[in-house]
Amino acid sequence: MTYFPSSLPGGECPNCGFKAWSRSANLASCDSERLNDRIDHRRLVKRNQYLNRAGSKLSSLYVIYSGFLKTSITDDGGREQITGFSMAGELVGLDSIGTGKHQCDTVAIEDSHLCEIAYSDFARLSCDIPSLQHHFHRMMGAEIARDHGIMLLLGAMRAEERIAMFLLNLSIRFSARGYSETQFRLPMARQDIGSYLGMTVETVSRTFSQFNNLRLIAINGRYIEIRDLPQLRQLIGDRGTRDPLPRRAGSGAN
Amino acid sequence: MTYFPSSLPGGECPNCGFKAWSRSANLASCDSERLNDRIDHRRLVKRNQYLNRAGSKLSSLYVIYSGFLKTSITDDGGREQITGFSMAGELVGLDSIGTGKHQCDTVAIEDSHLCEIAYSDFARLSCDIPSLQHHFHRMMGAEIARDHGIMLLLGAMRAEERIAMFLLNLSIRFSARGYSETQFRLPMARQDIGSYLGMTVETVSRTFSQFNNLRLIAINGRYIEIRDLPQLRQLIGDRGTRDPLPRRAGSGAN
DNA sequence: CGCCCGCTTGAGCCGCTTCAATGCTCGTGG
DNA sequence: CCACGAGCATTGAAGCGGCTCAAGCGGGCG
Repeated sequence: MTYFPSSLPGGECPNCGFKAWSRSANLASCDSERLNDRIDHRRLVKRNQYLNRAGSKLSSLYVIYSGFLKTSITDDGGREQITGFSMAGELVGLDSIGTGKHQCDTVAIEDSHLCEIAYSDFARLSCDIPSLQHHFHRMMGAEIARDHGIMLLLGAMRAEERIAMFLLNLSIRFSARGYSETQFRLPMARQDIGSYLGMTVETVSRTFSQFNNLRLIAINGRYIEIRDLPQLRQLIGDRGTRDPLPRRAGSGAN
Repeated sequence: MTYFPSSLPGGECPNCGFKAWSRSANLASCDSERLNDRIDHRRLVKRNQYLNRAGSKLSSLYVIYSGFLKTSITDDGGREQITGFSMAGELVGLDSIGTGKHQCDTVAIEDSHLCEIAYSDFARLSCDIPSLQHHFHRMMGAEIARDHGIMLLLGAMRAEERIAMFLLNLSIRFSARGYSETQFRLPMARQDIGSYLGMTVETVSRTFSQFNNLRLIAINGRYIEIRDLPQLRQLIGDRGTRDPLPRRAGSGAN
């Protein structure tokens, strides 16, 4: 598979994140230019570096040009829950719109290039440009819908189903970006996958091994090949064959 | 405790949901009037009646004037996850903004009065009235932040902590509406609580009983009194006393 | 009044966590 | 160039928390 270029050219990126993003918003070209003028195309975040910290003030929105980020919340007791992984083309920072303060930590899990726009500029523009505003609403709505899906996963699925969903979700997103839908690299640590899916590292690892033995996948460290996409899909919600009752809730010990 | 009036007066509600809602948006009174003109103040939904069905087209947004609703998603396999309970003053229908189609079923768990505004009207108005738009964004952002909190609950908390969070959350919301923060009625079935919190009815019931025996609460059917608010708060994230390690992930069997 | 449904409680089991040990990869320095 | 250590991943063994199955109870509604 191919990778994004590791560095950006001088003044402007050839395929700026916001540009691509605003293409899908169907902006008129003059509006697209106005948006483009306000964007800083060169923000670089290195691996393990924080983009946003929980509690800090919302200042900018970002579209990822290349790389991978994780977003997490931590409660008073120190428990961490990863709420999502973001990849190229995706918008980061929406959780802070409500309060004006970031609710989440956002950290790069690989060196990442971002396109940045000041939230104040964005808000002003979106007042002027209805289709931009509409697209923005779509993004917010999509985030809500996505979160609901994860709530279903966390509240009602067993370990194998969670892993299957996780892999299929990545497959779809890679595929949508022109990469292979069956072979890719998992950029995040097992620990992070576990936090995201509400299970321990060990269970993540064991489930991967199990899928590997069943020839559903071939996994080698962070490189993975999905060998039986249909079966993997069937595994979700296919609780009829192995278990006649719809499953609910948690899991084993805690 | 007091209850909302069970019927609405003729043409307009004295304390319309949207009116209260727009008050917190700091609208100019003329703008508030423009909003008010577009609102149907008389929508009634009876217990167990659907307000929205997953897959149906988004047509209106609602602010609850009185009553209680639940919102849930169901996957292909028939698994249901309740994603939230909504009470007076809260906005319903945000999950559909992204796609224009409802992702969730919304059902009244008691007879409820709603104030309705056509989404198209709302969208038009919010273009004209920046503070309305801003408030709308705040609501969307708040929903995202709320969902992240539930993801933390579902992904990283044990049964007792989930129940404690659930009760404290209700306590805060009732309190914010002028009701007692320690005595209230749970309008939803145990089953629904279980679905929302990612656990079975039995575990919900057992945890209530356990809290009851510990004198943390006094529970009788759907009537509950919180007898030790501070202790209940401590129970969350106070995993240091009884368990030296930060807990992660699922739970018992599945 | 009687039925149905929602809630509670008990007993046993299972899946996931916990604890522990080993292997692997990569970056660092001798 | 290789030795070494740190962090990540895998695997095994044992325990426990919440699920499953089952039975009993109470209250609301027809």
